[in-house]
Parts: sequence; structure tokens; C-alpha cells
Amino acid sequence: MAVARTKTKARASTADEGNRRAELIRAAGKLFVEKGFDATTIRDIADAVGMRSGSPFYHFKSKQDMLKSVMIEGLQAALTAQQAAIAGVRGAEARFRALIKSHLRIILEDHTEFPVLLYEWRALTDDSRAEVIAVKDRYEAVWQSVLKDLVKAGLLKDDGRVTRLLLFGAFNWTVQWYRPDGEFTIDDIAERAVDLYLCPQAEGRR
Amino acid sequence: MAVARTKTKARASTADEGNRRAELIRAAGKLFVEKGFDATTIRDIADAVGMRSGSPFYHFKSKQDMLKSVMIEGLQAALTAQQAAIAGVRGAEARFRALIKSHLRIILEDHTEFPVLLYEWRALTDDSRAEVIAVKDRYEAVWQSVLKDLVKAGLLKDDGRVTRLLLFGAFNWTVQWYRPDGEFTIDDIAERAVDLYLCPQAEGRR
DNA sequence: CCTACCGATCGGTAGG
DNA sequence: CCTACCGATCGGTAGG
Repeated sequence: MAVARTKTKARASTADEGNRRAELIRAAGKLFVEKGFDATTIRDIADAVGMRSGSPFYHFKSKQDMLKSVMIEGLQAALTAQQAAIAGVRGAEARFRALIKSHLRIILEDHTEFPVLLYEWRALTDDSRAEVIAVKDRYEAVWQSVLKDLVKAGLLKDDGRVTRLLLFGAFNWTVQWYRPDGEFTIDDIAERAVDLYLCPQAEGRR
Repeated sequence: MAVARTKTKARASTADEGNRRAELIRAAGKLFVEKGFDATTIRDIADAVGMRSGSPFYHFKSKQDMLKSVMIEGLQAALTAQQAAIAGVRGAEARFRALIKSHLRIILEDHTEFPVLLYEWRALTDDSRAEVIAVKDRYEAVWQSVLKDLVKAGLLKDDGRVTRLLLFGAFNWTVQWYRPDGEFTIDDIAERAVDLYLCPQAEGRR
């Protein structure tokens, strides 16, 4: 009674169902980023898309299932953006810069579901985690090849696992401090990072 | 009935109360790190120190109050370790290395409350946050002075806010991937980091 | 610090 | 996708 709803003829086509599912993922992603997975209730998510509290379970079998879907959605968007960002870009340093900007935009600007991956890794059950890792590996493989090229070009000393994780860490941590209305743009940060990490005489040392 | 308790004479001295409080902080910190703040219940914490579920509220006025206390405790331990780590160490690079190792140990090894600060920043209310920031600033000030010296020595290009945050990010993110039984020691990571960040001919560029 | 408890809320389900 | 609801659990409190 208290809720106004459009009472159109129920034509539950597959396309409609897909749309509602996508809406739920988007709403859940936004809430997971803002409040965290545990602090977000199914009721919050249902409210955000104008459903009743029991209805999301028609689309997802559990809250955990929503989390997994949100993360995979975010990763797929990131993969698409990543491909677009480096398409046609030549040279290790240029590709590095392009990857950084794309990554930061995905994390900080695009209101995608990607940050959920960074925040809520712990909330994933082992089963869900395995599924997510499969997609994540594809995203990281592109970085690895660029880092390898940087070493070959003498701009980076090392592209081993630790170095890679330190690099990702610096970028991923930006979620914690970046503010859209702050004094630095995403491009500022990217340039600072390129400057911080690339060292022209890398081979000359030690 | 189901719980065995020592029924000694109740001598609630201030020292005892302080001990119980400290025990609660330690137990809460451990649980917050393992399961997250939201997923940890007062009952979990009470269980861990052998109390009943209502009793922690004798020592803390709310769960939020516990969170704040845990973070401040962690920061104070970090400050002490930091002072010890750089005491008597001369030279910008050596001090940098010492700070990194101390920081990583505090985060990864010492089972302190510090990581709660990294994980649960969002869970802090604004009031609590202000109190925590005051202590955090003291910890970061030491880093700032060392970074400034590195720039002066020509080993780092820049020590501005963004560079600083990228640096911290890389270290703080290690909580997400470091495993004590993994292939890298904390010292390995520290050495990789020094290598990654310091660039001898810093002034020669641009 | 325990006992006993409250009001609120949560994830999820049955049945339509 | 809604209605109506359940069992469980949670943070917190009164009174001792």
C-alpha cells in the first residue's frame, strides 16, 4: 500500500529478467562499495531497485551469490576498458601509463563494481573465490606482459611477483584516499606513479 | 553451569580492570583482523576472554568504542616500534629501509591491532575517526621527514602527498597477499621495495 | 562482571 | 516478483 508500483501486464521475458538482474548487480555493487558487504542488507538492495525484500532471491540464490556476481561483473568491465586503453598504444612506457590510467579510472571514477573486489575479498567463500580468481588472472596477465617489456627496456629493475604486488597495492590503495573533489586528478596520480616507478638507468645499479 | 569459571574473591582493583580491558582489546583486535568488524560479534569477543556476552559493556560503552580503542592501541604500538627501529640509524636510505621493515613487521608479523586501522577505516564513525587521526599523524610525520631526506640525497624524485600515499598504499596492501608461510620473507619484501622506489639518478631525469 | 532479557533486524523461504 | 513469515542472531541494558 505504501509503495507505488507500476502494475503493467506481467511479461517476464528473458530480456526483462536479465535487466532486473543487471539492475540488482549495479545497486548491490554501489551499496557494497559505500557500506561494505556485511553492512549492506538484502533489504537495502531490494529498496534500491524498488523490489520487496524477498524478491532478490528470485535472481540470486544467496547474498554470497550476489557478491560473486558483482565482482565478476566488475572484472569484466575492467577487462573491456583495459583492452580499449592499450589498443594501438606502442612502447612499454606508453602502455604502462595507459594501463595505470585505465586501472585508476575503473577504480576511482567509473562507479563500477570493481572496487568491491578490493574491499570484500575476505567476504568471499572459497568456492566463489575460485571463480573470481579465474577472471582476475586474465586482467593481471596484461599487466605482467607490460612490466616485462619495461624491464627489457631498462626502465624497471624487476618484474617479479613481489614488485608486481607492491605496484598493484599502491594503485588499489587509492580507493582509500582519493576524493573526486580533492586537489589531485586521476591523471595527476598516474603521472606521479610513472615517475615514481620508472628509473631510466635501472641496469646501471648494483 | 556450562561454563567453568574461577570463583576467586572479587578484588576489582584498577589494575585488574586495566588488564581485562587490555585483554578485550587484544581479543577484539585479533577477531577484527580475522573476520572484520561487522562480522565480529560482541559475543565472539566475550567468549575469547571468557566473559559473558553483556560484560564487555562494563569496559566499553559500545562496539564502536572498542573499535576506536583497538586502533589507537595498534597505533601506539606502531609508534613505539618505529622509534626503536630508527634510533641511531644514520643516512636517508638506511632510515628508509628501517622504517619499511618496522612497518611491515607491525602489519604482517606482530599480531598487533594495527591492521584493523587499515581494514576498518570505513567502520569508524566521524567522532572516533578524529581521535584516531591525531595519533596517526604522529606516525606519518616520521615517514615524511625521511622521504624529504631521500629527495635531498637525490634518491627519490618527489615526496609530495601523492607519492607518499602511493608508497603507503604499496605497504599497506601487503596485508591482502602476504602469507607467513609463503615464499617471501618480510625482509625480502622490504628489499624489493627499496629497490623499486629508490632511483640513484633521480635529478638527472626530466 | 553475570543473569536475563528486549527490541530490532537479518538472510532466507513457502506459497502463490 | 509479492506477501507473510520464521528462526536466528545481534548490540545493548537493567538490576544485581
